[in-house]
This record gives sequence, structure tokens and C-alpha cells, in this order.
Amino acid sequence: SILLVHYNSVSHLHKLKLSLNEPIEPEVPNDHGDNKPFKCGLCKVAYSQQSTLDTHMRSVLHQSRAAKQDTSSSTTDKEEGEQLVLGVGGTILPTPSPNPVQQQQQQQKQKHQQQKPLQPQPSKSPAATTEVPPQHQQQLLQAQQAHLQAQQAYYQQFQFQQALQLQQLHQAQLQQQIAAQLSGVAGQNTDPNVAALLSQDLSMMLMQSFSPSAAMMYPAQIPLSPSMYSCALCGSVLPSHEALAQHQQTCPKAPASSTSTATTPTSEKLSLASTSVTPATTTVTTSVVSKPLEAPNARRIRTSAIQRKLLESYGFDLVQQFNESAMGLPSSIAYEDKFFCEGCRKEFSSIWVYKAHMEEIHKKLLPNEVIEKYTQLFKDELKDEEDEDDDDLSRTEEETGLQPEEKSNPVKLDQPIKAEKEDIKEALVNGHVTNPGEHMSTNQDQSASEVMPPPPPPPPPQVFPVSPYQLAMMQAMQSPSSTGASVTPPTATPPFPVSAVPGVQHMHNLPQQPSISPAGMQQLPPYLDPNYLQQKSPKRARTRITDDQLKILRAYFDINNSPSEEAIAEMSAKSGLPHKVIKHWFRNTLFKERQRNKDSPY
DNA sequence: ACTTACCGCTTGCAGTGCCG
DNA sequence: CGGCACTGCAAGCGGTAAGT
Repeated sequence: SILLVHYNSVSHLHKLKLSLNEPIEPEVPNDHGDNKPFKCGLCKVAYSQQSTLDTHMRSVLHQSRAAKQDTSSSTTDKEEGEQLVLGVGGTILPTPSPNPVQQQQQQQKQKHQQQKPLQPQPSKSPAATTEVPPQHQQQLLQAQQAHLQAQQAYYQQFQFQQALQLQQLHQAQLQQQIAAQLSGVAGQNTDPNVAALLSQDLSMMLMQSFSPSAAMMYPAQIPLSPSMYSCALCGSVLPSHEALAQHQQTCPKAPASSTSTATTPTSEKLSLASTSVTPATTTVTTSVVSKPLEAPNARRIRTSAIQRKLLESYGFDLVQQFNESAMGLPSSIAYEDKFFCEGCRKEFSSIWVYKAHMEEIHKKLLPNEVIEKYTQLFKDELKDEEDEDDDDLSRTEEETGLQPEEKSNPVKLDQPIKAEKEDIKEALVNGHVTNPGEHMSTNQDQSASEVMPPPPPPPPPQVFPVSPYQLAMMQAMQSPSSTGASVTPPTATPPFPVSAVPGVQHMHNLPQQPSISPAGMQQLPPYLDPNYLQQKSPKRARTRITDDQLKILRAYFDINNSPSEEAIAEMSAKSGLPHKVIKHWFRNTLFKERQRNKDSPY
């Protein structure tokens, strides 16, 4: 009975839901050729996600149909329904056999049974199914085939989750090893924070080294996991090379001559990268098979998954470079010249990434003049391109409120762009990189005011590295004053009270923390939300708790649903959520759990 | 008497599917 | 494709108990 209560608990249902809603889902072939394994047999509809099916199951439409079905159908039909489907009213769900998924499926079954006490209890023995008429047996067979397919898809997904966990574990171990190596080599430098930062830095270098230039230009090649393999044809993720080979033989999308050979990377075609790198004592083996041209939707989904994985694993730098790669920046600015970090011998495609790297890794600030100079270069170049390409530019500028004199008097540089960039690089090489601590302690007057703009008034702040293209576009859409020469450098100290945003505060405390919390990284800062910019809007702000934050809260909730202040503080630190939000969440979650228990027949 | 925390419940925003 | 209906869920509201 305790187990049944657990099956009905929010915790269990939440985990079940998460397991069914993994963002990167392998494509599931079914009878219709689409990827909608979750079907409602009663309403003849199919969905790609379990949650959507749940929503449908609760809908009035389905309930009314189910009620009609209950009243009209015979007892035999109901027994068949229980045999054929797991869900209520003819829902077809994956039904695994003796494997780790089986338990979850049984739980799912329990869940549906508990949610719908009207449904007959499946107390009949298997022998009862042998008494059904032949035509029903055929239906049973078809349904079981559908079950099998859904089960395979589900199990595949389960394997992917395991692989993902393995990847995260492996990455953590790798960083620990590297940190240990570094601290051991450095000798006197035993600061764990520094070691962690260095190991993180080195991890990025490892990535660069296993695929020297392509890793930056085509971040999609970044391995999902050292032990994960992705099918180039259907996108399925497999846990081993053998499984991949076996899968490719049976892949439904495989053309007759398709093989998983390596291809040359292009902007539209990702490639297979399988390389071993042995720096010091660690070995990184990667293998990612990608697919050729994809549909825009599929690629967007994959891109977002890649970005997420990059963000979780390697930080902003790589995601930023990936974004730039995907956005197709003006070539001369973005890629013709790269910025080189002498400290860690890494190349960066833009000054913004370089700047973010210097601040995060080396704790140094680039001089404002350099940033502004470069920004002006980019703006001019972008403007030139727009002037050539877009005849409607003037109309757009009018819409954005640009004054006529500003349009007619764009800032022109005396020197060619190339020469200016050389100057900037020279300035960087000559050590015009300043330490923020020195600025804060010694040059509080002019220098500080240059590097550290005063907090108010708050223009739209930039905390994350923003690509030059994005920056220019945002500036173009903002107030006329923002089109002037003064450009606030991204990722420098934001011209905005950081403490006002708990999530950001948490992220800015990162240098003091040995590891970067994925939750903090993933959380979209409220001020990036368009609603935040419209603070006069009467709409009340709505916090979106991310999955990672939810995991943190859920872990505490499972232990104690009435957390102490200390526990709340811990959760706040880990998740970046304000105390108020955490308390609200606990109250609502507790309320929901009680409601569920109240509704539960157990 | 006042404050504080908790609890039950409602409100309102946002996302999604359905339908014409 | 836009409007509508439905739903999930964070935030808000009001009542109540406990503490000072």
C-alpha cells in the first residue's frame, strides 16, 4: 500500500513525466510513419509526448467519450481494453517486458488506474484473454505490435538517458582528474577554485584539440558523450558502436548505399568526428555521427539541444561561438581575424567571446576603448552591408525612432577597418588587459567610471556574451541614444544592479564557486524576458522554474516538504531562485500533493 | 493586540490543441 | 491562420493558529 501511495505521489509522477519528456527524443517509427507514439485509442488521436496525451486524457472531449464508451460497451470489451491499452479509454502506451522500463510502465498503469477509478480493475487472469473472439484477437495483435514499437522507442530513450548520465559523470571525473593534475603540477597553487577553473578551461582546450578548427566552427560535432553514438540518418542516439552498427542496418531512413563514413564538414552538413586525444593521463574518445541536410524544424530542435549541451558542459564561450556560426555573421568581422588568448593559447572568433573568456577565466577586463572601437567597426560594417542589401532600411530606422541627423551622419572611421582591427589586436597583445580588482581598488575615479559604468539608469543590460550581430540588431531596435558611439560592452559589469536579479547574482558569484551550476546557467534571466523590459506592464511576472531548478527543489521536497530557512537558503544558492519563489513552490507542490492524495482511492 | 507563518483556495498568465 | 477552450502552474488573497 505504501508503494501504491508512492506511485500516486507527485514525486513519482514527476519523475515519470520527466522520463517521458526527455528533450532529445529519438524518432519513433510507427504505423503511420510519424513520431507520435502516444495514442488515444478511443479518440483516434496520437501525440508525440506523454504530457500531451495526459492533457488530452483529462479533456472534456475525451472524458465524455470515455463516459459514453463505458455505458455502451460490454464487459468483454472492457476487459479487452485493459489488455490492449494501458491508459484510460483506450490509450496506447509503451508496455515493456522484463527490463528497467517495466517497472515504470506498471507505475504508469497504476497511475491511470488510480486517476480513473471508474475503470475496471485488471484483476482478470491472462487466461481470460484467450476467450476473446478471433476478430478481437487480431485487434489485440495489432495493438500489441503498436505496443512493441512504442516500447522500443521508450527503451531507446531510456538508454539515452543512461548514456547522458554517464556522460555527465564522465565529464565530472575528467574535470576532477584535470584539476588534480593541475594542482599537482602547480605545486603551490592548491586553490581548488583555481584548479576547477583551470580544469574547465583545459576541458575546452581538449575539445578544440580533438577537432582543431571544426570544433569551434561546427560545434554540433561536440560529442554528446564519450560513449554515445548518434545515427546520421534518423538521429537516434545509441549507447555503443555495436548498437549503432546494428541500428544502421535496420534504420528505416537508411538509403541503400548509406554508410557512416566521415564527411567533410560544411555549413550545412555536419560530420563524423571520431578521434582520440591523450593529454597527460586522460583520454577523450568521441564519436558523433551526424546527418546531412535536415528539415528546418529538426535542425532547430537539434541546435537547441546542442546549445543546451554546450552550455551545460562547456560554458558560454562555445555556445556563443556556435551561435555566431549559426547566424552567419559578416565574415570579415567574425571569422577573418580571431582573437588569441596567450594565457591558454586559445582562439576566439569574436571580441565578445574573447572578452567573456578573459573575464570568466582570467579575471581580467578589456579596456572599454578597445571594445567600443571594435563595436564601432562592426556597426559600420554592418551598416554598409545593410545599405547595400536593404532598400527599406530608412523606413526601418524611422520605425525604431532614429533621428534624421543620426541617419545622415553615421560615424565614419578614418582608417580602414583592417587597420583598426590591427590596432585593437595590438592593444590587446601589449597587455592593455586590466585586472578588475586593480580597478576597483586603485582607480576608482576615471578609470573605474570607464570600465565600471554606474548602475543607474538601466538600459537593457547584457550579461551574457552577445554576438556582435545580435548586439547590433538589438541596438538598432532600441532607443536612438543607443545608436551613438558609446556602446556598453557585454559581459562587463552590467549597468544594472545585479543583486536585483537573484539568478544573475548567483551566476556572478561563479568565480567564487568551484563549479558552474547548470541550473544557474540554464535559467533565463528575467531581464532578458521581454516582459521585464516593460516593467510598466500590469501583467504580473511569472517565474519559469527550469527542469534543473525543479530537480533541486524536488530533491529537497522528497526529503522534507517543509524546509527550514537553511534548506531554503541552500536551494536558493543552488538554483538561483529567490526565497519567495521557493516558498511558493513548496506551498503549491504540497497543496497539489495533498489534493492528489485526497483524490486518490488509496 | 500584534506579528508571523502556514494553509486552502483562487486568480491570472502562458502554453497547447482544436476548430472553423 | 486566428480565435477559442482547456489546462498547468506560479503568484496572490484571506483566514487561522502560534508566538511574542
